[in-house]
Amino acid sequence: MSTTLVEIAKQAGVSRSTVSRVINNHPNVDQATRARVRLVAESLNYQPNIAARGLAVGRTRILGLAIPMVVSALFSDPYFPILIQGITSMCNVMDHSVMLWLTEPEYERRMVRQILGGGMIDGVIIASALMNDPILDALDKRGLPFVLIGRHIAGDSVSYVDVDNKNASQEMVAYLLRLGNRRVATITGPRNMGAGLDRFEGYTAALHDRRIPFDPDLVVEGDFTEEGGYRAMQRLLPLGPDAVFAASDIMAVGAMHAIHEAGLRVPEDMAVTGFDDIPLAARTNPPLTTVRQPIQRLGATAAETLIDLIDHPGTQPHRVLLTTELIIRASCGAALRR
Amino acid sequence: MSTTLVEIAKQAGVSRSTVSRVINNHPNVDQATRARVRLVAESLNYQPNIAARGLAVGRTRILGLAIPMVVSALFSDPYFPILIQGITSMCNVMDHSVMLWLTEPEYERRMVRQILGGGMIDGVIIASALMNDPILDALDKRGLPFVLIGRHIAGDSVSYVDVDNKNASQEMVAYLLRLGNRRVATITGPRNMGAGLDRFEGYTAALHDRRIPFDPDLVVEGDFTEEGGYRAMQRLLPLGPDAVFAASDIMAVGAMHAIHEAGLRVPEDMAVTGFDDIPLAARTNPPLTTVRQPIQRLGATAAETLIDLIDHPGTQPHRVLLTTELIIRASCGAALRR
DNA sequence: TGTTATCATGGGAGCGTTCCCATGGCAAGG
DNA sequence: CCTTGCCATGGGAACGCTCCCATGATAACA
Repeated sequence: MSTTLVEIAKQAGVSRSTVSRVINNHPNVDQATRARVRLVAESLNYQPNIAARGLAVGRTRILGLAIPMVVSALFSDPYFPILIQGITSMCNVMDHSVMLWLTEPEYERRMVRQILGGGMIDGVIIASALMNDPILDALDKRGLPFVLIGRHIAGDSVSYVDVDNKNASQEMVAYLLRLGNRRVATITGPRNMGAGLDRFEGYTAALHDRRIPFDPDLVVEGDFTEEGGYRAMQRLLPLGPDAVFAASDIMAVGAMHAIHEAGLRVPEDMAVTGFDDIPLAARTNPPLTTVRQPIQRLGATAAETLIDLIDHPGTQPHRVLLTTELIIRASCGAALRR
Repeated sequence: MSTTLVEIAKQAGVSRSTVSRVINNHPNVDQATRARVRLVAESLNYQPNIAARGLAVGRTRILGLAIPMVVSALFSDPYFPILIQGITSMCNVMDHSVMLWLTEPEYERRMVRQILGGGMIDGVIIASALMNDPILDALDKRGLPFVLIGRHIAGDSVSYVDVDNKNASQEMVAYLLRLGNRRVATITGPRNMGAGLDRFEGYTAALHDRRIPFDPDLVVEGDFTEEGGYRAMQRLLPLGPDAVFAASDIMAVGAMHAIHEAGLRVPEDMAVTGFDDIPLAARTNPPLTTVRQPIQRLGATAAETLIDLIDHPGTQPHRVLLTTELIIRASCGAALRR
């Protein structure tokens, strides 16, 4: 099995404590001793036992990452993989590890207990929590540090990392209006998710700015899947919008399918814009105008924030908004105007 | 913080040991005592400390999952999310947890040590290991149970779960040939990955079966990304193939872009087939003929196999091949023949 | 009724760490 | 030369749990 501290100690001719000091870079160890211990540890390929250390010190350097499986978009949208990559990347830098939970409803109870009670993780990142997710209360009561990815309705008391969804959407829709579109429809995300809600609010705000009456028929709720975007667009087509703002690229792709299937052209007959700027967005036909959000940085920042929260307990909740960028491509018809 | 065994013991008026017996469902505990302890534990929301248990019993019920980040396809291909979902799903059923490592080259050394030495995980699933991945030797030497997803060249000594890539590809290409195509090209995966190699071998085997001479010019190596498929197809187009077998759906999508861009039609001018049957495959234009592999079951089986290996140390390596299914859609021109 | 087996329960030891305190050596200062 | 204090080092205790053995009570049997 694994080598232990005592083994190293024996071979280096020192005590357990001294080895521990060397491993943890404590001062007050003789240079020669330090070198000798290092050598032995290296040669035996020593690696401290995380469980034991965790027990002793009450800190495991493991972060939990919980992704609600109700987000069925997990499969079709590269959002989550990129997010995960950002998180693990930062964890590597900060010398932490990641424990992953995809919370299926039927195991939710068990998982919540495990996450909260196991004493295995120092804190947890919750990706795309629903507004009313019961885990949030439990987390709060338990005192376990946590960070949300995506704003929460109880915004002030919890830490979260998000992009400025409302503002970005508002800009996107304002841009569509400036291009001369009159009937701008939207395919929203689920309204019980922060991103879904905020992007929708950006849409209404943009209309309001221009004194354009809000038409509820031009709003269809999607679910962040391509299929959902496709079906939503089918419902919108008979109403004759001249532009549609989809709350995610993958839904925009679905919408474009529906539009093409109806024999219409993008952007000549219908401008389409998305949100996320996933890699695919640059390669659709026509390429998709969208909002770029720094997904990877979002994950990295969440991890960084959580670690900071763990290191400094009792500080104020951290609220971070990352900026987005409008990516103008052909699908919105910007080129046609020239 | 978290409640401990002793706390429960105190409140229930029994000893630490008895509580432990109740929690672990050992026999030889009085019914009444058992009930009383259960009640107290429930009311205090007790959850055993995994680190402590792991220390004591030498088993954490945590599985490691390592995905090499060199697989850049992680971002565009839903393969990994679905795989992960299969793994976590089975872990839920089997009451295990998952620790995730996306192994970036620059942290490889640290990670390998952590995975091997930490004593934190009972075993590890390696997804899409490269043929010569150094971690495999280390794993073997260390004696930590592990399961590969994707066949390894040292096939007999290690456990793996895979689909029968060679056979499936052979069938797919044989089908293309039966449809009357004469110059069938292929876009392979990286040749240092099992899936890349096996699917290519299936291609050559199918040609061989039909006594069709192998033309190395009709083989271009891709990297399992859409971009890679696109570029590979651009290189193939001047050679005038009448069909192309891409080793993944996402590369097939890229290839179709290149074909359309060149003003050719699928399947009239060029038959295209993929591999994986990702959700997108049914919704491309035209819908993609492909090989369905049970990605989720692949992950679930890997987890199940690993847990079995952990439970019964010293048994033979497990080698599992899951079956695939040919999904005939429009992109191969099957309909044209009627 | 005496002997033995069975069962419910308690307490010690140990898993591999870290932290704290004790110890002894040695240099600095008076 | 003696005191003070720093520094390198060692060992005990604790983290929360499981396992093993001991104990006493009760049941089973002769």
